[in-house]
Amino acid sequence: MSTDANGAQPRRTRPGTRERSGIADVAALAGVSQGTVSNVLNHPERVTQSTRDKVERAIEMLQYTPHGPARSLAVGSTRALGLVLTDLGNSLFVDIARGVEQRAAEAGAVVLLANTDADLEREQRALRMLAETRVMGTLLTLNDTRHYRRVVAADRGEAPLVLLNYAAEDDAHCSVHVDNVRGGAIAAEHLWDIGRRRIAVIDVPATLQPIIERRRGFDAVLASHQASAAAVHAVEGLTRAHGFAAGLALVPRIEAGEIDSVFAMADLVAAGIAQAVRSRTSLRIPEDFAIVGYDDNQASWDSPTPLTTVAQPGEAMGYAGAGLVLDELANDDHDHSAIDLEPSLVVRNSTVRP
Amino acid sequence: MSTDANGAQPRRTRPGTRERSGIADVAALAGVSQGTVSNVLNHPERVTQSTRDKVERAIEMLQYTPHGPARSLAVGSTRALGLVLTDLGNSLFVDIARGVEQRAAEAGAVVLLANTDADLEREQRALRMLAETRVMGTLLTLNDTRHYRRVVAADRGEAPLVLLNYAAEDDAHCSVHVDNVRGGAIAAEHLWDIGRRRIAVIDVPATLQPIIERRRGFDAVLASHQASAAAVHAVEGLTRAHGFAAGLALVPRIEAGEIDSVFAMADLVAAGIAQAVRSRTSLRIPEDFAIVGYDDNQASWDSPTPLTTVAQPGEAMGYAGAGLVLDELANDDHDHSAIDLEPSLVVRNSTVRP
DNA sequence: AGTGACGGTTGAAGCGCTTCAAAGCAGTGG
DNA sequence: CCACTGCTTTGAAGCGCTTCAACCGTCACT
Repeated sequence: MSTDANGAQPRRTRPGTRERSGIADVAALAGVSQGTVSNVLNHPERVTQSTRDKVERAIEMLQYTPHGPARSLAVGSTRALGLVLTDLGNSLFVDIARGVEQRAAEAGAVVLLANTDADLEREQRALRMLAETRVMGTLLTLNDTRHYRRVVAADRGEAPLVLLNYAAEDDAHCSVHVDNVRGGAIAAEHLWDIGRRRIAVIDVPATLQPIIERRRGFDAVLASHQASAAAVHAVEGLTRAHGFAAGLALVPRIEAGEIDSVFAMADLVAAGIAQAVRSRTSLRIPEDFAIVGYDDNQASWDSPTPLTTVAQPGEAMGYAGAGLVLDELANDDHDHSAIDLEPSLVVRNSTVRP
Repeated sequence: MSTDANGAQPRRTRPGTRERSGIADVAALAGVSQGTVSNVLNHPERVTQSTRDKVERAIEMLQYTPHGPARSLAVGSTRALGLVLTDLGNSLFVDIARGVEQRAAEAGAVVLLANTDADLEREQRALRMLAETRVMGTLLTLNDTRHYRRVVAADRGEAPLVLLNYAAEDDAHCSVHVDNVRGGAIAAEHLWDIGRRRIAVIDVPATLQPIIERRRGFDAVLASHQASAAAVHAVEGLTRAHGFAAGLALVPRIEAGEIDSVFAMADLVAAGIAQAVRSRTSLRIPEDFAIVGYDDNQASWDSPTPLTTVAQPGEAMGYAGAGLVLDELANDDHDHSAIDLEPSLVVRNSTVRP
């Protein structure tokens, strides 16, 4: 392999070729012991100013960069938080990542990120990888109750694990989640407030906790008005295609005047519905048919009619979650808590009075 | 705080309290030496099937999880790639992250992510952190030539560093970047093709490499038609607010018929301009005034008029970049290369024939 | 001058793993 | 029956750092 016949100027050594200097080199150059160098790095207050100066000068000269893994080995822990995300393509999770990253940075920790695309196997792989890395704690976004069971069952409790976007079903873990019941209620209230009375709702696999909760809040509000969903359409998943199919199914009922609006449970689905309605009918959105989505993600915008939607405070969720991990680490008397954040309505152009 | 008065069942041990089993425990239980356990983990082909079975059973029983940092120490390297991103809020960088993550996963590596919000100090801090972690290589997104100088000067070449979204100015590093000259040209061609002849362009700080290039491509196309920008408006930054101000400044010239379109250099700026025009005039977008953005990010959609924009293949960029790092690591005769990706035009509703 | 007390510094013992020379152990051919 | 060969397996030496008991000077006090 080695064809690069070490010519005149070896401008760039292969990794590892150039000897990096270690703490021993620094100690030698500064004329102190290894332990002292370690102290100026980790417990500067234990060291005299003059010694510290000497050592710092040596570090500077040698361009010494501490060896993280060795440090972790010696100390027995890392300064890293694990973050397992369901879908980096969904802006909610990006917001969460920002929040986690920020809180971690404040605590001098780094974030190890893994993306799973909602695949259980990838979730498990990511979790195993994080366990091997010996992260100080892990944040996991979840929405499927089946995944929850598996993942939580596999957790050996060796490091804090906090659930994001999911309300823990027992008190074995901390969790931060957005009040989906409230979110569903907000959507229903909005539709009701603008005078919609024949509201359809999209129903989805019963294993997605957030969806179940949204439905509950939605139904409750309608019930409080002595009403109920004018139609319930089930879909198999939450993609735009599923939404499009649902839209197609809804069209006849819209034309028949049976429904005048829909709560789509997710922006992608909402966008799909809008697309179907627009392409197959001459109905106007929002005048003839109002649509409310959920998540406030890109799909809310990428549409001829920007969607009214329920936004979730993703960044706050991530920030709070990371805080929970740190608290669990710092406090022996930590109690697992479930933080509940409030969703909010974002009114755009897909809803209006009939 | 401590209300959970350590009752009957201590359901959950503090991290570190429960003794994790190490490779020695596994060896003991399986009745082999430590070295053998290590071999079944890292070089299974060196071990007899029967021994392997024994060891695997022991691992299973003990729930043994290898200690990553110790492994890294012993081996002298990690299985992690560093990724330093300019702005997680910009979907381009999220796409990049997805690409990097995917390529890393294929190579069995993990990604260490840091977000800098274009802050030089945070960039440097992130890079130092990654160096300490001894990542196998680093991917860095960059757009400011000043940052480039600093960062590249500080690189000691101990691990591969590849630049993303930036064309390296010498051959000391690999880089992957999208052809911004072409992108600028695409935008200009589109406007010209739909019959716009009085095209304004937004100019920005001369330190942002991509912008400089876009401008060059844009100007070249106009020049090929014996034309040039009908107006050049300079802004200090690429935010929506800057765009709004620019829009305000442009309004009189639009009304005077001096310009009929603008190439905004960035979606946020484009959205700001659109907002200004819409709120201060009765001009119609796109009929009276056409706008082309750049990046195809969220701002392209979050607007009453979805923006026509130039999209960059972020995911491909990340994927290719990670591949470059891995290649540099694997091949002794690696030559630094600069990969050039093609941008593409996404026509939405902000451009139309006059 | 002698005695403590005390902050600063040292030196060596690990942290949990990989590696590699050496040893063990069949199986072969002479 | 012995010398060899080719696999497996062993055991111990690190990897670079932190920690901590022991040690060393100083200084304040008696």
